[in-house]
Amino acid sequence: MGLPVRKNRTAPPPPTCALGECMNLLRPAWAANVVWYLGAAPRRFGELRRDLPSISARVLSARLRTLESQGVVERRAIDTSPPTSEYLLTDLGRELIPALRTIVAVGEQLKQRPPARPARHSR
Amino acid sequence: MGLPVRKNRTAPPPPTCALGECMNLLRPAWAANVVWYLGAAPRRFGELRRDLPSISARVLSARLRTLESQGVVERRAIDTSPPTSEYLLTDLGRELIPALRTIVAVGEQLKQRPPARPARHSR
DNA sequence: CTGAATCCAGTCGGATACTG
DNA sequence: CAGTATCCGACTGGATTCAG
Repeated sequence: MGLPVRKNRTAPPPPTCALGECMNLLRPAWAANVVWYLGAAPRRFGELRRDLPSISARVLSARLRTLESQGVVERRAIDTSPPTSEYLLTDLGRELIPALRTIVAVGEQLKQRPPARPARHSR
Repeated sequence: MGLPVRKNRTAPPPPTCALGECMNLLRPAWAANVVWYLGAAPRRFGELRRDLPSISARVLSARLRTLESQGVVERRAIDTSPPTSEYLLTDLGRELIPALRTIVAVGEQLKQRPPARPARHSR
């Protein structure tokens, strides 16, 4: 995972900047959406599946585990019958919400823009 | 491009939310970095290549064209000899900078965190 | 319900070579 | 310098199946 790395690099690897660190978390499909929905309220696995109608269980599971391992999401096993679990953002994870809010705002404008022209050069 | 779409969906497609719209722009490799560097100052193609030491010309070119087509980046041909060009953020593109700043802040903390444990469940 | 495992098609992006 | 074209391996993520 992570930014693709050149194999035949003749120069030392670039100083992995902090922007890439965090984008690596948000890049995979649905990752940002999962954080976004967890920002609204703690949620269980099945709830997230309904929030994100077309996500597959495999991917949701993978996202949650990665986000958890990075300290963005916390999982709480609830000892009921049958056993359930819920996920919530950590303090670190909550820091992402304002950023995502801004990104949503840009997204809104993108949706209302004239259809994107191809933008070719020097033809 | 865009979020993967299920083929065998029995329910109507989810309302493509604005978060996904914008993340689609930032998701491809180096895209956020390109915006970030352009936020600091207008830059030429070659300058960006030096800013992002391990990006390939092919990918940089592709990112710039996509960002331009979406109205986030503007290209200005400078009629010198030899002809050069420079890229800069549009007003819309500049809206992303505060968001990226927040993301960088989270990235800083991620770098200083204890090494991510695998996080497997119910073993 | 909450996941994990397997399979596999489609995409992404690096390497390389070439043009104006 | 500022890109574009082609080739191709690696990775992503959907579908499906199975388990606790």
